[in-house]
Amino acid sequence: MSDLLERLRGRGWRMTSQRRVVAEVLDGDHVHLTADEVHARAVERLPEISRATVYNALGELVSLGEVIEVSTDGRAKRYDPNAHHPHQHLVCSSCGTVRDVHPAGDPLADLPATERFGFTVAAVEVTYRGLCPSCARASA
Amino acid sequence: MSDLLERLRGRGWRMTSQRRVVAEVLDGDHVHLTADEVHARAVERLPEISRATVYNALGELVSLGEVIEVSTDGRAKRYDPNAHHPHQHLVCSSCGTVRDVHPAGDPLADLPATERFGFTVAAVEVTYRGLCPSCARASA
DNA sequence: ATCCTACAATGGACAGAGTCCAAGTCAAGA
DNA sequence: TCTTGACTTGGACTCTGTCCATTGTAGGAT
Repeated sequence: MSDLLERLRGRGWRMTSQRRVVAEVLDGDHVHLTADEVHARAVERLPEISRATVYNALGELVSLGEVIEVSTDGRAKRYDPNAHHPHQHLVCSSCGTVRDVHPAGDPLADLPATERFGFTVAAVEVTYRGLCPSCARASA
Repeated sequence: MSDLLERLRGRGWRMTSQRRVVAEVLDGDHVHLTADEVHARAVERLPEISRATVYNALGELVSLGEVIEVSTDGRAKRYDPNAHHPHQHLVCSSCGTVRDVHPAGDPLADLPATERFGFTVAAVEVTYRGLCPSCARASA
């Protein structure tokens, strides 16, 4: 799915070596990295890339709708490159691993107008929490 | 609903003036305060209470299951004293206000076993996002 | 191919939220 | 009242993330 770079360029995103590396890191293993993890992987390819640049690039990708920001806990935000396929998240309460999941049903439809208090409801996020297999084994 | 203090004492929670004040702040207006907001209100009643003590007390109340920790965004966690009535949250994307809501349906049941990847799923959080009436008016 | 310039990268200082710890204080049982 | 283990304090520290002045460069214009 490496037309990400094409899409970005087509949208007038000025392509620099730093931005390319950040986009490639996200486009790689389909995991949910924190900003510092993205930075660490970017540094492997472009040793002098700065933290600020990674934060900037991530913020832009989020604004462009190419990446979703996920705050699963009070700790670091994670970046989910799977923005074009609606999905929810399953988070390990112990190690913080995140997996994409596809529940049945439409939670938006489950919120009746009487429970909306005049809000303009735009989106819904569902986060399932539990223990991943390896943490469950470790705590047994 | 001020049997909160009774419940805590009955569970062997050593009652100090600081803990009492924190519990009373949460037991007051039924809003979703950040730790620093709790601290600010606690200081009004007990001027020398420290931030660390408020954090400790909040953490203990969460462990005891009396209060729920809500991380709605990457900012400060909020503390929800309505732990004994299952509910979900409706968050204003602009000002961060949180309201409790009660959607129909059971999202836990919507996650088929094939989408659980061996996790022991224990809980589900649903966060509706949108604009509250006053922010919607301001941005119009 | 070279020049220009607006946009991007840098890195260090700064800020917000939260944790840690050694020393002092106190609730509550004996 | 005494004792003691649990609690509180406040300041230093960590972790995430943001800001900004300076330096560098992508990519259109010539």
